[in-house]
Amino acid sequence: MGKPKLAMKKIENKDARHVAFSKRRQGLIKKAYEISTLCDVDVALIVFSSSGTLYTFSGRNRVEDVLTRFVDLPVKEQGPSIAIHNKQDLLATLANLKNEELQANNITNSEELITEEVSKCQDRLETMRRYLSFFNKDQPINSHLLDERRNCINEMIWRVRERKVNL
Amino acid sequence: MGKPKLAMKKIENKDARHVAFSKRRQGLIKKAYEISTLCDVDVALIVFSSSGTLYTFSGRNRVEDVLTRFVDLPVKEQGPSIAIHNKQDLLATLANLKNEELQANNITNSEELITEEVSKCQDRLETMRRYLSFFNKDQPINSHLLDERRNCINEMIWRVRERKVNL
DNA sequence: ATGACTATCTATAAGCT
DNA sequence: TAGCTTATAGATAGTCA
Repeated sequence: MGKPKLAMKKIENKDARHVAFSKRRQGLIKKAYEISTLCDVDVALIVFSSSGTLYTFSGRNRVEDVLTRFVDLPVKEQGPSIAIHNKQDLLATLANLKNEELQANNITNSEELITEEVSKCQDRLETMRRYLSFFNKDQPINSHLLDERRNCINEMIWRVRERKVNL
Repeated sequence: MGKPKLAMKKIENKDARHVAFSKRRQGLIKKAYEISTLCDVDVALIVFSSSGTLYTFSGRNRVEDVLTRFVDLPVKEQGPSIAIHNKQDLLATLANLKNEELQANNITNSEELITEEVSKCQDRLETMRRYLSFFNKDQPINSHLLDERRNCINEMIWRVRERKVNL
């Protein structure tokens, strides 16, 4: 009875898996509701059951609004100043910027322009980092990152063991 | 001490709200990870912090794939209060997101795909970094990177803890 | 599937450092 | 700013109806 510790892997028994899905889906949506209410943030949650049934939740705004916000973030950018998809675009944008600088007589305006652009790029950098860290999480990745991560994990395992011994 | 019952409304104290967001975000992502693993289902979770920072999670498949699956559903099945109005835009953008990875090479398996994606994102990151440093050599990129690394480590710590509990 | 029950496990608000 | 601890509220696996 009660709740034994559950191994974090797919529940093989079909019935048990479906019951768990039903319960945990409710719990997950409740948690999503709570964080969006308590912390006043946008949340969109999409869950497909194994049979393909869709369950969604969003707080504050509708799901599609949050998705649009998400989709717009990494690639599209409203406003004429930037549209960076790859190096070539970036270089072109950079060249345009420099031209604008050279053509402009008013230094202050150029600085404002650059400041704004830098700010936008920083936002994208942050998004990229999140995106990268997401893919780094559970997926096979290139060997350099793998090595770095393995070292990190080994170090922590060592520390946890040490701590465990201390207890 | 302990945990008094919390009113289900926006936490007015800013610091407390941010702390709650940070904690609950981790908890929510963990729950999403658990249901996707235990029940073997597609989950996509998108959270925007109040400052606009994006956090995402998805199990099994990538966020874009789950979103595409969602957007591509017949309107009837998208749920009661949901209707994608700019479906074409969303699909096109999601396809672009995917094509960016597929374009470069003939990618056949998911491992290659992910490796390619990571490498591409890293490429962009590096370009962005250079771009930023070109305009602004003293940007606090290091502290941002530190933050990212800390997040990564925190994530691994709870996994190691979980693993420790299993032993 | 859906709904209690209940024993445990988990999440987390405050407090503390 | 940030962790770490602690005590309690909340989530849930197994079970039965």
